[in-house]
Amino acid sequence: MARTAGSDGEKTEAAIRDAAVRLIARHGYEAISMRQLAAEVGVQAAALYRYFPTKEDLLFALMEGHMRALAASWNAACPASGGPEARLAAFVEHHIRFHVARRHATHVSNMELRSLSKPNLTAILKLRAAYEKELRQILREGADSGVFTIDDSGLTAMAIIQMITGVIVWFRPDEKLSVEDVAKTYLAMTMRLVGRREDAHVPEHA
Amino acid sequence: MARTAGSDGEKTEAAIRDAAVRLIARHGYEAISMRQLAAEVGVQAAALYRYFPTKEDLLFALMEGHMRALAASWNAACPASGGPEARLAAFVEHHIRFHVARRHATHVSNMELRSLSKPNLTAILKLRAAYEKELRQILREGADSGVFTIDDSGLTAMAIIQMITGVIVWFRPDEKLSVEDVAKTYLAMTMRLVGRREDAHVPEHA
DNA sequence: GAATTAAATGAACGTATGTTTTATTAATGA
DNA sequence: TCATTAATAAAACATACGTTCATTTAATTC
Repeated sequence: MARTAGSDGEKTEAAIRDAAVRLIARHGYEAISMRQLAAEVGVQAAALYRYFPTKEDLLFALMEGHMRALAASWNAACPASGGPEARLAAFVEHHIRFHVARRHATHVSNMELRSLSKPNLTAILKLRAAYEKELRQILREGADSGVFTIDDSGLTAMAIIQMITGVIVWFRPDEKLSVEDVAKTYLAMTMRLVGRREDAHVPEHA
Repeated sequence: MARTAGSDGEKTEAAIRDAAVRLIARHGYEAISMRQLAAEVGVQAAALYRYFPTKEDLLFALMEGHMRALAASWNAACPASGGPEARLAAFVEHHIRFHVARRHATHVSNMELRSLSKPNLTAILKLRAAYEKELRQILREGADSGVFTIDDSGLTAMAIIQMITGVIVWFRPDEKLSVEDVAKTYLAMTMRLVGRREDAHVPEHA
């Protein structure tokens, strides 16, 4: 046998990406084989190499796609106007919604960094740093205008990101607890964490 | 060749555990081979099987050791007297100090759970759950006595643990920032996060 | 100093891995 | 209808894997 009836390159590539994200999230990148992945897609292992030159290129493609989608999604959701408080709220809610909806891809992007070659790793870390910078700037603006009380904006940004990303470790949406519920609670915790003062509309210093 | 001069079972086992934690933390459990590990220890692969029946048994031994050490250490550090605020402070500071000091073992215990068989996984999760329960109880007591303002103690416990464990991802002690500095800052954030009120010495309800 | 036990070696086993090559079939456009 | 190209299968390659086995040497005991 060779080419199968109804086969389509675009669909096959999408199916490979889908299956890869699912399998890698569950078993880990090193633990899965190209044959396993191919079987999940319903194809022979050799067929994968028409779409991704190597196993690592596949992993990198998944991570890069995830990070770019995150940046684009936040770019679309980020409020054009509004103070640091509104922007922080938007950031937290968007982050949780986005990552809960894509927890498999998030797991892959967070846990499999060590399987990347140095140039690929650098590229992903650059995308990640750009995203984290968004939060850091929001925090700094809030601290400067006196709305937030923050010791160190870099350290606080890391703490918040760890906290809100951690949602995907334990949370599964059901009838009792929706993503919105969780996002609301985490937003409240975040606001307390940054010492938000509702009455501070005027900068205190300079 | 066979038994080497000066060889000692206890020392070899300790060396295996050490090297395994380091290698697995860096490259991942699935990524390292028994031959690689043996080479790091300075021994042949077959020698490892005198101490651990299988590769997975080795992983499990590392994780179990780490979790038991954590429980024992917290047990020793936990203040016998004092209110929820003092206990929460002790928990956060101990947690950060312990995990920063053992970040390799922590990485292994947090990232390689999926490589455990179901019974082994269950055992580790049980140990982990017991530890997390400690924090949950502190939070509940604080909420009941009105010292803390908390929506959901379970959810808040997860958020705090994710946040304070996340320290090991970015933090490396140096002259500019010590573990004590970081622990202090994270404690302040935690206290704000749980809405600690310094003036609440009397329960508000009941 | 002989017997025993503990610690490690070196070779081998069967299997699985990522990847390449070659051949074959389905869809596409003239 | 017929060439062309896209998509896949099938088999093979070299290597690496976890693990076992028989053996050998060092330390310990009597």
